[in-house]
Amino acid sequence: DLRVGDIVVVEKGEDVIPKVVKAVVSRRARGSAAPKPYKMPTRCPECSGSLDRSGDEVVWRCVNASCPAMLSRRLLHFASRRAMNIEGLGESLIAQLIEAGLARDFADLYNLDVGALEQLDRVGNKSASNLLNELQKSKSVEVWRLIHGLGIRHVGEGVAQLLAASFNSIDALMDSSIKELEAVPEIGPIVAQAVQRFFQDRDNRLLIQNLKMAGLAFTGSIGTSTASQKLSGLTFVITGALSGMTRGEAKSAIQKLGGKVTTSVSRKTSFLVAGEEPGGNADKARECGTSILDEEAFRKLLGQ
DNA sequence: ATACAAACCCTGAAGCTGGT
DNA sequence: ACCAGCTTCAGGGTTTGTAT
Repeated sequence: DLRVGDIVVVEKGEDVIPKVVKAVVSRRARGSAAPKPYKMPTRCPECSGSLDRSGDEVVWRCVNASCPAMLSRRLLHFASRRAMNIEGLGESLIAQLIEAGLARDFADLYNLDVGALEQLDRVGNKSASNLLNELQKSKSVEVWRLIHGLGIRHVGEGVAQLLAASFNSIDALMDSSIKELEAVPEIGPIVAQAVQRFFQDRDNRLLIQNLKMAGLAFTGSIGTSTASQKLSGLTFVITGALSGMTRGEAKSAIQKLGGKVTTSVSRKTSFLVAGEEPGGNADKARECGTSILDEEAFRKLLGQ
């Protein structure tokens, strides 16, 4: 039986049974009486594939490689701003591309053309050419974005950057041993195993091959910039909205100067950069005695 | 007007590290 | 070997911006 708090997901996110889980979540949000238990499915309702639960996790995953629900979430993640940064490729467009058989994996995206795109709902000439332009741009993004976009378990933005910085090429990463992976700081046995498993899979290796053929550059390392490293050793957390820049821009500005950016305040945090309407991190910062910078002070620190 | 996508915050789960 | 503290990952909800 599925109860409140139980989560049923496929790779990188989406619920295998979105409707049921959403119902559970909204009941919890409304704080209403005890929800009635739902029957736990034994097959993925989207594709009837097998479900897998590893270890003690209350998390089930569809293990069917061609499950459309999984494919949809993987494509969405691949295109997202923090991965390949393909603007304009969202949920509904992806659903249509899968439906039309135009996107069976990441590499297929690079074979799209204006004609095919214009056949889709709510896609005109403008959005079609915008998207093609974005896809073209994404061919030369930094390697870590691709590593992140692949959707390997436990490999998000941060770990992808570590991996890109530690291995010279995607080929070196693909052929790395568990030992080599664990030698990277902050990577332990579980993450190392997830990475190795992914790259040992035949289909995944083929996918990388296809992406290379589609014209992805796989170059541009994380950027050991020649700029000064004056923030080296300092840890920042950004909260609230900044007026002159997005949080992403603020983050990369800090990283360029050798600083580290994390998401929650602890005693190890050097500075909290607080914009408009800061969240709970601001309270935590006062508690921990962390120095708080407003946007103006932050810009001064950056030397802007 | 409507549909879709982006940006943002918050939060829970789980992995990693270092101290005991 | 175990635990505490810290960090990352990733989902949910809301608000804002843009194309049809």
